[in-house]
Amino acid sequence: MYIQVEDCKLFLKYLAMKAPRYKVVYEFLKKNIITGNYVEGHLLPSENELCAKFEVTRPTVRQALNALVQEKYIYKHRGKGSIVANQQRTLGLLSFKGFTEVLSNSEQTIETRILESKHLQDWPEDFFYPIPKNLRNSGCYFLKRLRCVNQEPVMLEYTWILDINLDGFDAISFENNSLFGTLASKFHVEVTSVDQQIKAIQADKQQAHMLQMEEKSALLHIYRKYGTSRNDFFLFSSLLCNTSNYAIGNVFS
Amino acid sequence: MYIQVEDCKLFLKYLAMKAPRYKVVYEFLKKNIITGNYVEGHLLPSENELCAKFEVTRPTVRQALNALVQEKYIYKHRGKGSIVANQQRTLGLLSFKGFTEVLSNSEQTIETRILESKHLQDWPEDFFYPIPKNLRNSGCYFLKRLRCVNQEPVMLEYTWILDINLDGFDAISFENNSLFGTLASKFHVEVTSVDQQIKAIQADKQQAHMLQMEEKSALLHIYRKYGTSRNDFFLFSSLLCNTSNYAIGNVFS
DNA sequence: ATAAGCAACTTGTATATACAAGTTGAGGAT
DNA sequence: ATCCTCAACTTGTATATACAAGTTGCTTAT
Repeated sequence: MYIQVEDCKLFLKYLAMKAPRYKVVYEFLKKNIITGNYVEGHLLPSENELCAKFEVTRPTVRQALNALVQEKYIYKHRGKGSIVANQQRTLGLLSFKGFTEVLSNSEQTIETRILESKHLQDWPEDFFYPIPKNLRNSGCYFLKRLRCVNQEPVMLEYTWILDINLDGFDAISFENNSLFGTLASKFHVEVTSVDQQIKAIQADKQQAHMLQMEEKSALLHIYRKYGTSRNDFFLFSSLLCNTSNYAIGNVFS
Repeated sequence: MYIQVEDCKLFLKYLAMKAPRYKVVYEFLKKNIITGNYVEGHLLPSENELCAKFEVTRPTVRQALNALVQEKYIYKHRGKGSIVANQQRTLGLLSFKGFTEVLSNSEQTIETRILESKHLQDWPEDFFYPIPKNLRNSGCYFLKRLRCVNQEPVMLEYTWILDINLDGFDAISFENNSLFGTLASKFHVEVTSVDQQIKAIQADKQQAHMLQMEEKSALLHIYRKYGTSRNDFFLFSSLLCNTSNYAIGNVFS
């Protein structure tokens, strides 16, 4: 029932980066859950064992574990320990992580097709989120992608990125990289929040064609405003999901 | 910008109940956010101020604040403070709270119509969530409700409650009370988690009729398993939402 | 008038210690 | 063989202290 801790390479990697210690522990544990080293339903090492292993105090370990609890990787049981939760086999898009990051953890074959490369344009007239006048003048970058799981188109994604003249932003294409990941690594901008609304709509002719379903089929429409670590920088997205074979789901506790 | 702390009655109430101190702080702050004493977009008292006010240490205050952050009542900004988040004008059902509790905070007129009163039955054969054999024999209570906002039917809700012979459970009707609230107050059972999946489906004849929409219109179908403070007690629900006028939404950060 | 520096404040991270409540398994009694 | 007790373990709650990083407003220099 007790699983041996393996592979400290990630541990050392993050130490070198001077990450907060609780994040080192968190990433290590998360990685081992995702790779299957920690088996669903089984106990993680106890808090005290992790303290000894990572040479940190218990509140630090607890902060790491609480982050895993929040993301539903584990649940805790007083007196027993921390147990690896069952992993969901869904797109899990109710969290604010971008599509690439969520699915990079899954065993499914994913593909992103760029339907319209990032280009500068005006804000749409009837935009789903009110754009203040002062931001409207800046224009926005627009990006249109089709997301496929196991060669099946499951999501049409429209993305609007406020244009705030980030150095070098014009030259980034996002063809091979995650939008959120690129913002973080190249521009040091983290996506920190999402405000989202969900509706069920009927697929119009174009949407049905792109998602290979019948016209007027039911689509999940998720529209989002992402906040970032910069107060002057927002992104918006409109996601149209074919949920015939892939539900959208998560766990709250 | 700085809001005065008011009304310590709730504070004293929970102290009398010997609740964990962080929960006292949490409930106090939450209540004041919900009632509007702490205004959206404005700062809460700082952590140190709250420490002085409640005579607790900072980690205790932080635990309360972190719970509020998790539930999106506030967000935190290093150097600035804790800010009351914008409250959503939607059904907000992506959290695990029951319908009654969510909407009790809103200005809209809500109504629940009981379509089928709670009654004991067998588990459905094709249930959306696998019911283990040993639980199957217990049977379940079934409840069917129609939720209306401003007289408009917006949600069909089917609820299945595992029958574990809770004393007095038979006699409870839920006609005028929240299911979750009743479980908490009468049976000391808290709903602690939800595992949910969302799809878009086409309304069949019955669903369309109940929700006053055209057959084959797009419906949001949310199906959930609720975990509770008792390891042997679960509830399930299937929600069919007409999102024409009321989106489902929330904020993550 | 504007910019820079800095003190006082804010939240974020971390160590250290202590006690409470729940779990588990071993040992002893029946 | 079964049941009870209890020690050793688990996580939950809390205090106390310290330093780091970001924010804000005031003061001083240009």
